[in-house]
Amino acid sequence: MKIATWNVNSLNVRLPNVLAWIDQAKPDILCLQETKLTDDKFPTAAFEDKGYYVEAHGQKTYNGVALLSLHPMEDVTRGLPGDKSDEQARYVEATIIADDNAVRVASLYLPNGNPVDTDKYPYKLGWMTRLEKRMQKLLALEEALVFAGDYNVIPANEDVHDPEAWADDALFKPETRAQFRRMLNLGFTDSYRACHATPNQYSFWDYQRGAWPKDHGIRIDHLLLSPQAVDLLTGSDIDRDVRSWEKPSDHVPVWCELDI
DNA sequence: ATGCCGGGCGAAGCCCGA
Repeated sequence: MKIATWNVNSLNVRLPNVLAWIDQAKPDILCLQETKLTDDKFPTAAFEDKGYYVEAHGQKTYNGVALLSLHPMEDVTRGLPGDKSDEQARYVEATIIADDNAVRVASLYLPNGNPVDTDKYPYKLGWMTRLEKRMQKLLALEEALVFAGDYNVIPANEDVHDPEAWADDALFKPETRAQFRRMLNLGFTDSYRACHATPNQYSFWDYQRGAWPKDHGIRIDHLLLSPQAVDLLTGSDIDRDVRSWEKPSDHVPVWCELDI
């Protein structure tokens, strides 16, 4: 079972690329972020035509996440639990039923948090604390779990082309990385790092300043696996070539393969 | 190291992302 995550930066604009990538990569499950669409505008039929079930959780203009799955989905949770006043559409979670196996998958779009001297940064840290609580709660079920998405977290120096330039950024500040490590320390594994020790492998390149041709990127899109999911992990990779396509997103798909 | 890009909204120029 191939599970992928991709921040598409507007599904309206990116739909042709997403459909082309699906044809090529054939993911069983695709977690999308930054769809920027309300659920009534979601291009459900385009994915159903390819055999996917769709669970979207969107809003107008900003954010928006979705789960596409070739297998049926159950028990859908929309919105990250823990703050009923939070109206930002950044989280959707469902159980995917594949034959005799089940895996619970979340598609998440963690807040950026910049500028750090505004309320955006405490919102990010608060959101991370809520995510950690959610992970802890699901971990107790001892099931295969995959939390996939745009974490807006650079885990380590080897995941950014110029660590010093990013030192005070919300994506790389020590507090941000410490909070990310707390999630890993619950018992979760970064699928890409479990499969590759190679430094300087990125999932995002800014549209500006020639970041892509210079390979000035950051690795911020991750799949975090519970121990039961890691036991099934057979591979993980970043489809970096997609960044060179016509009208690309600034993020590329990241995926892992589970022996299910 | 920000807003040089790219997208949304809406029909110009501002807001936002990372």
